[in-house]
Amino acid sequence: MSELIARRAVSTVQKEAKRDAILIAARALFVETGFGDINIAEIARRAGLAKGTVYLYFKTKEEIFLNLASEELNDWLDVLDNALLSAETTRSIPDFVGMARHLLEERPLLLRLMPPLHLVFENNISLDQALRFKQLLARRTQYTGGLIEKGFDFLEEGQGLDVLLNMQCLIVGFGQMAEPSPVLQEIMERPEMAAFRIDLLDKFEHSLIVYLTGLKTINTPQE
Amino acid sequence: MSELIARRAVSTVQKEAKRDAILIAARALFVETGFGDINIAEIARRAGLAKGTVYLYFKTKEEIFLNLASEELNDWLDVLDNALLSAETTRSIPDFVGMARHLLEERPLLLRLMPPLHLVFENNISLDQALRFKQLLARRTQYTGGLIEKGFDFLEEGQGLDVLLNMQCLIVGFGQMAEPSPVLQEIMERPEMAAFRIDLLDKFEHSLIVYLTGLKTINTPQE
Amino acid sequence: MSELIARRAVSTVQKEAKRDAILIAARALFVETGFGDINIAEIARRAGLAKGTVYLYFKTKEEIFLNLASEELNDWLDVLDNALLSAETTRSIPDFVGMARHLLEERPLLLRLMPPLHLVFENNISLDQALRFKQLLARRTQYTGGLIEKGFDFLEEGQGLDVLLNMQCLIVGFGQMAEPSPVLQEIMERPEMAAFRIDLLDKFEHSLIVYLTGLKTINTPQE
Amino acid sequence: MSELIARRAVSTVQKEAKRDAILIAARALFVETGFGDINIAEIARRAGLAKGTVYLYFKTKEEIFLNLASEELNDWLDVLDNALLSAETTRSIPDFVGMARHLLEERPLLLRLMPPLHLVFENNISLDQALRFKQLLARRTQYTGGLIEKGFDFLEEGQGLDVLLNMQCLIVGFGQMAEPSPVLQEIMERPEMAAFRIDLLDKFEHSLIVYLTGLKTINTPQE
DNA sequence: TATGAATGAGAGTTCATTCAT
DNA sequence: TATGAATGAACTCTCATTCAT
Repeated sequence: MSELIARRAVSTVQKEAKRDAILIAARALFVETGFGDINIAEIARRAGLAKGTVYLYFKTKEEIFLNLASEELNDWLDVLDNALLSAETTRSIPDFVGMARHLLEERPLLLRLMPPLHLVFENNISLDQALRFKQLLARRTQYTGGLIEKGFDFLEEGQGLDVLLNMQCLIVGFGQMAEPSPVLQEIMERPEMAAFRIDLLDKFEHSLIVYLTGLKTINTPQE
Repeated sequence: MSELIARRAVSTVQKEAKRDAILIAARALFVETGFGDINIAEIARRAGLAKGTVYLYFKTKEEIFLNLASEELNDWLDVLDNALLSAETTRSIPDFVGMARHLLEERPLLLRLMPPLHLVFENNISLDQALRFKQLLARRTQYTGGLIEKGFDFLEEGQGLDVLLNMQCLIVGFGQMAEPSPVLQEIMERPEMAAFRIDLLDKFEHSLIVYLTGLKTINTPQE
Repeated sequence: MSELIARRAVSTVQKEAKRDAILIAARALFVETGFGDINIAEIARRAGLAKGTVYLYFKTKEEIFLNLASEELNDWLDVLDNALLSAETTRSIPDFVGMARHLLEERPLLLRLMPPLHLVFENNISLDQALRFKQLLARRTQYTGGLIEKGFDFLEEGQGLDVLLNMQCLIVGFGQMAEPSPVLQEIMERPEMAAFRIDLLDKFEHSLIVYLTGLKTINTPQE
Repeated sequence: MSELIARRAVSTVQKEAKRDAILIAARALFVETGFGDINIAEIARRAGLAKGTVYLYFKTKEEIFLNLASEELNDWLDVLDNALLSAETTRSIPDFVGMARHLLEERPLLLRLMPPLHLVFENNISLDQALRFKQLLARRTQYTGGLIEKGFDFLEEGQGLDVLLNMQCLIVGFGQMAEPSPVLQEIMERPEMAAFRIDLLDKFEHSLIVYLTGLKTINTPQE
């Protein structure tokens, strides 16, 4: 009989199951609180494993969240690629941005995992994991950047990638401002802070439209 | 005449001097390593003080670095304001961006303190400190945003602030990508990663030009 | 114009006033909480003095409370002496014990200061203070013991002092059991603990009667 | 055969052994110095463990010593119970007191642990530990009190427990007077202090005899 | 593989006491 | 004398990580 999670993961399938259980537990905890408030013991408990077992699958706490972020990023790039591929003709800027916004809107976890990605998760990980993550991401980013480039006739060589990196920058940069720490939360409620209360998706949408419009203007020769 | 740091800081001036001594020690350590590798005991040793003394001036490690970042930010806004005020006429986009780039170029510490500012330093600080920091920053940002707005005739109401926030977003977002962790450093040296080696200032300059150009295009009615 | 407490205590009178202010502050705080929860800064604040000033009058925190206990003890011995002296004839055991109980009942602070006296306050004090305290107490105890001895015709040489020491033992021993720590307080409320809820004064009264009766029995020859 | 303490205490037995190792270390240190001079780091070092490991077994320093005192108390009550049970007939007061004295004489540590028990050890412990300790002690005290009651025909209902509590009071009360702090030690050597040099066991024995004699007298109706 | 006991570093904190002013 | 800044030694507590079993 197949059981949900085997006590000893002999086969690759069983190993994957445990690995997933850890990621699922970490994800659930991250949704509830944040990286800093999560400890490995809790992840292990949630995953139905011992603390030490977690370390058989992930070398550090950061690696767990790097993988989580990686999953989310890949998933996002998947749907982004599909959307870009399915569009037969050249897109309009608002269409593209609206689509990108929509895909992010559906992935609140990605939005929360991106800001700490470089600053926190990419510290304290093994070379192995770092390499795997970075190379995969590089390949995908390059590919998706290419698709974006094809989607807009005003984009020049390499600018598709620029656009994608800019999108990441917006998510990371405005994401941090949009999610204040507990102490700041109440400060941000004050009326004088109204102008600094940032809605990440609005900012993302607006800034991306402006950025793409700027690129179009610069690249389009005026006679 | 300035005097050496008093053994006992009795006057307000002397207390400020001691406070500064702590910040200077923290700054020096931050230049050498990074936030994560620094502990309060080490800062105290550097500043020639006991750990408990540091605690009289700052409640947490984060508060120290928040104040450091605040100093750098204020200093940057100072020179930015001056530059904006001294320009008699409307600026060109490249002039403004070049100036902004130059002012950042002179402040490498600011560039390293900005990315962790919201994510790290703003956690674990007292409400008091958070309030002081945020309110000052809000006021200054609003003011500087106003100056930017006046500098460009194509900017509409409130867009000066948008520009400034966008600048911050670029510093934070690209700053994180530009400064890889030790493990990633060698990975980023590989040839296949060339496209992802980010020079913060180049990115900042280019993106800001594009963004401002976009704003100008959008705001300028075509007859 | 005479002021309440002079800023600089030049005369002996002024010094005494400051000393008293410290003791009064310590007493008030002790009534509210307990030795462990009191810190010198708080005593100083209450007394309207700086922390360092407190140390001009008392070498350690324990010395303050030793003096407080000493005051209370001396006061108690004063009234005890008076009561013993005013009784013209030999007392009955219940009369004496009732009187002693009554005098304690009026001095709740003494009852709370006695248990920690030897264990806590007599540590960490200067030889000077220790000597002064012990010698005074020895003299007084010897004297009061003598008065007790005269009050009961069945007491033999030296047994008046024994009785007095026994009274102290009862206050200290049962006093500790009668005043449980915060954690224990709720435990002691449980029904199964009823037999162990100690009323110090009842215990004192009963045990002292039994003890004196025992002495009388032993000392009285049966023909 | 008994085995050495395991590097890793996996079984319950091994855990008990490690727990004991900590208590043994604490006991040794207590014999050498006193509660105040002992810190958890030192106990850990003595037990050959890391500080954190001690923390796995005991939450606070007070808990360690509460358990030490509990062990000693239980051990004493064990032998007391046995002695009371083995006596076929009603005891004489001097026999009982002599026996009790003897059992205390063999337990110098108990005599030193009792005075700070309520005042010091019962602070800063978890509710859990407090409950366990108090309930066990209550049960045992009630039981031993009952045995004492049966041992003397003159004791009335509930007075066995009174006797036992009185014994504890004597140990605590005179114990504190018998063990002066270092500063007081030399003071107590002075000739004028001779009358106040207390030998705990002598005091215990004498007072207990007097107390029991008193109870007997009071309870025995004179025709 | 899996476990969870053990580690150990360090953060935060408190506070009695000292001492420069 | 009076002040309160500075000290520095603890202590509690947490937790990622290691490693014996």
